[in-house]
Amino acid sequence: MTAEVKPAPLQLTERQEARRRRILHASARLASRGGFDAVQMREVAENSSVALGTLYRYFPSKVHLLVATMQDQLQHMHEALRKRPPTDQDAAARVAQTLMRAFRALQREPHLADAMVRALTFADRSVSPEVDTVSRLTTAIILDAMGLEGPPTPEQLSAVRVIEHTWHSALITWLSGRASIAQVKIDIETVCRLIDLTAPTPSSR
Amino acid sequence: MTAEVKPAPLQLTERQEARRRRILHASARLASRGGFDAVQMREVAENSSVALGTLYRYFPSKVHLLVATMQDQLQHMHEALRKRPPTDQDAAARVAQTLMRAFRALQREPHLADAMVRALTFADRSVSPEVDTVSRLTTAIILDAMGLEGPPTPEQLSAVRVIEHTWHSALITWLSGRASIAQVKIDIETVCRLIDLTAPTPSSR
DNA sequence: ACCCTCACTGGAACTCGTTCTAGGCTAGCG
DNA sequence: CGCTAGCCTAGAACGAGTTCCAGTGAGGGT
Repeated sequence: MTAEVKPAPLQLTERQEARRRRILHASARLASRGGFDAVQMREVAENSSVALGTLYRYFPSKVHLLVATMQDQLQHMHEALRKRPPTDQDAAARVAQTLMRAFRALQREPHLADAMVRALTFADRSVSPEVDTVSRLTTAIILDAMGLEGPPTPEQLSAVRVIEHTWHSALITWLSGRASIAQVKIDIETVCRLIDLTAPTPSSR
Repeated sequence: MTAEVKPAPLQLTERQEARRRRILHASARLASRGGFDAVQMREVAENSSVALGTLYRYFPSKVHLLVATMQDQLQHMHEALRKRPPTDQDAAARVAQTLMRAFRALQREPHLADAMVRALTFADRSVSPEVDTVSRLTTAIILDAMGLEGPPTPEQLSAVRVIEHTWHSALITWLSGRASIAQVKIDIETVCRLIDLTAPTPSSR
């Protein structure tokens, strides 16, 4: 009945690591073409030279696969952003700048963005751990941009969560054509004001 | 000509209106039981004594159906909220209070909430008009809670959008078990500070 | 060398959203 | 009345995600 799903080998062999990469690559490529719908499990399997069953051993569902794809992409983005950190004086401005930069990166592959974000918000409890990882990555990016010295206060963490919420949701409204880029920009800037509000760093502590 | 999709009869007969109600009712009932997955089109059709094809004539997809269900529920909630408007002195607090009240209402039927919200964020362009309606309803609720006198400024509208983003996204994280209610409350309260921040009201600042 | 385990393969099978078809019913109109 | 348009019904059919199964092969332990 309740099949005890293998907890996925913690240590992958080289061949397995290669398979995993091929799968993620195929997933991203298909997603770039036609978004969520274009990522068809059979096709991902074929394109990565892996049997369908194997694909499901690596990623137990399409949503898992796409969320993992997002993790992958976020890693890259995080590194790219690290290399050219925002320069603005103001923390809020730095965060807004960073997010808009990320936004423009996603704009270049709107279908891929669509697939990943849709998967992310469609994910149910069974994907929580993976979604959480994505969330932590996003948090890390924002905290980096804030460039604060000490550890963030609970207040700041809440502000960061709100910014993340806004970021995801704004992305969705843009992807589904219900908001313009200008509007997204304004909303991002609006929400980033919370940073100044929760951290007038210069004197306290 | 191009795709000849019936634009849905603008004026429904009484029997048709009754059918529509039955469908929405069945949809909500099934959703309350088991969330998104439990809303199966065949079953909705059976439970509302309507042929599958007819169901699809009324709601062209499962997502359309669930978004319409959400419209319906939001209407009710809006009315309920109107009857007992929040009392707090502070606009931000009133909005936070209202949203938490709505939140607790959704808590009572977490599966239903899950189904509706998942549908909402999963919706693609073809559902934009309906999603937009839901968005407008939510906006109306928030603006009501703000209780402002004149028309809202663009700044305020942006703040309201951000609050909506946060609301949806926080709801999702709670539904997928990645955030506690306490956390949602904090985040809602955090984002509501934007209201005071953008308000041209004759108070401080 | 031999065997055993276990991941991988190819493909069938099942579910559920969605579409399509053929026929029946109703309402309005001559 | 009888006719014509639509709307509705029952049910088959199709597509994509997911599961299952029998067989194969390669690495590790003996």
